[in-house]
Amino acid sequence: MSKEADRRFWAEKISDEIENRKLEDPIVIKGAVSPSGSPHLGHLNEIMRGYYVAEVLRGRGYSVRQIFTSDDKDALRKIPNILTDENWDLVGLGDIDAKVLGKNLGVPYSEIPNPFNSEYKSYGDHFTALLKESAEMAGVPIEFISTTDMYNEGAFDETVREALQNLSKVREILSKYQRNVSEDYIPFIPQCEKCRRLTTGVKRIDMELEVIEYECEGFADAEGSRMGGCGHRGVATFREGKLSWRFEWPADWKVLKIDFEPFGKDHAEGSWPSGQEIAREIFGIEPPIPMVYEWFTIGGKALSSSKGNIVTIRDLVELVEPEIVRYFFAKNPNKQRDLNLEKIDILVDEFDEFEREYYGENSQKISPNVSMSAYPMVVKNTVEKWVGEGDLGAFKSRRRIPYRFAAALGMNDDRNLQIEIANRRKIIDKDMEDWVTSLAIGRVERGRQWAENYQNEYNYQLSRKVPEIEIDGEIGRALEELASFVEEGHNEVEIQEAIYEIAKNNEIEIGQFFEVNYRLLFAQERGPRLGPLLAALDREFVVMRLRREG
RNA sequence: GGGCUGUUAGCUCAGUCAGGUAGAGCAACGGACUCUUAAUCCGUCGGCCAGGGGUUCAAAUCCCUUACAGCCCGCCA
Repeated sequence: MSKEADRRFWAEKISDEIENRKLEDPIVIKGAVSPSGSPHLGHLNEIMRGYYVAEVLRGRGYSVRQIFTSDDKDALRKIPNILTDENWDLVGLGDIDAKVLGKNLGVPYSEIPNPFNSEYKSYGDHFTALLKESAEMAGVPIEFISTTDMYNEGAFDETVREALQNLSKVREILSKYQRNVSEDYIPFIPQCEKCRRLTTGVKRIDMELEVIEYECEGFADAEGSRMGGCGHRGVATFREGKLSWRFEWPADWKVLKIDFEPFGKDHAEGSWPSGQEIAREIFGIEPPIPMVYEWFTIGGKALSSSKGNIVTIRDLVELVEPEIVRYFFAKNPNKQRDLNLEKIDILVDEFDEFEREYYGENSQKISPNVSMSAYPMVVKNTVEKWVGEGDLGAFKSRRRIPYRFAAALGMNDDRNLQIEIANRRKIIDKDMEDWVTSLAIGRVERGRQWAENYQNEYNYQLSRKVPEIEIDGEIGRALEELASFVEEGHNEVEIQEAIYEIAKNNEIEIGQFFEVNYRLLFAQERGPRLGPLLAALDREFVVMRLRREG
């Protein structure tokens, strides 16, 4: 078999592994994030990576349940500098009631009052809602579960019991993976009934009554400094507190019967190896099939909610179609990728090529097996939206306006004019079905947003007023000739030719003449191809502008 | 100090698992379309596949090693 024929979509390979296990129906795939702050594109890995595997398995006839735990029983351990409000706008601590956060360090996210104007009860619920919106924007149906609810419902009772019954084994296993596991290590963190903090200071465990006696001694913040507790002495049930992370994760696998879970590289060498052993030795289950994904960076630095170094899915869907967001997550998870929104046009080009490859419209095949397998999943929702579920044959007639050209088209917000220009350029046809035009033209607004956000060379905007430029005699005459020519009514080819002709006749360098025109229209030195533009724009406007009359 | 992952053209990436003549897009440069102006088409340039060593008839691919980047081995995800 040739090498090329064997290249496969990573989700297919992982699915093979999952399939090779004896599985009960349904196959359960999990992802998780703690709702600690602004959800960003890195978090979407927890949803998208599992999604592709889920879709592959569904395609093979399995029923798959994809779930996502919002780990909202985790404590707030650090106050983020930058947060995201209910409109996905970034806000600083000054814009919200930051005191609420300071007072609640150490308290589970699900119990911290919501400092935003959103409708949710808690800080945790606010960010869980944004995570849900992220999944929706990506078009992934996924079931959300609150870890707090799981504790409250007693879902973890059995695993807490198993962990506390086997303390010596727990300590033995953990010390293989962590240094300084103390002799009195307890894998359970009680929540102080008085100050509501997850705290240390366990005094006694009563396995008969299934309670933990504690004296609230405080907790460690994100920097590892100890924060004092309130000193309250109390008793916690197995539901009033939580397993420490290294045990909660494998407990999740048991309680939710997880078969597959993707996780970030931060877990790959820490909690995953210990989690496997804990799953087998303490909870008596086989751990899920793992998959490690690399992190994205921005400018080479890790995405960080607390530092505000983030790109959200909302930022991305402003610039590109949802299928391109999905495409991004279909790429090899092993590679660290830098998210450079200034160069998002390259990603779009890459997607367009990926799409052409699926339909056999490209000349050079790169990795056809990958596009054959991944493309239908990438565009699933898009196809459903425009032509009906699964009708990839009909969707083949879609058109994509090259992204940079779409950005240039955004110079005018008149949709009909955009269509007109794209038409003249033969990117779309007048007799195409409406959806084709809508899908294609939809890119213009996004490209426009891109040009505006990054103030790049595609940021053309027709100047409302006549820019102040000195025009000397020859150029003035040339402009007048051009104005008259346009006024007579000519097509784009004729106008384009006339520009050269007029420049020549007036002994002006052609480059200079173009530049003057662009300055008049955009107050910039360069611009889109002039003939088609002048032909497409409102004739009266063009004539007036060339005469510097308005 | 130990471990995991990555490093392929100026840029963005395929290709590495199962070794078989280094690929694409963009950029650049040249040309075509009566036309330096973001469309389209043709062409050119561009790489010791991070460096070194090994295995092999054959290595981007397997092994060892070095460098660089990120992460883990405290807490937390």
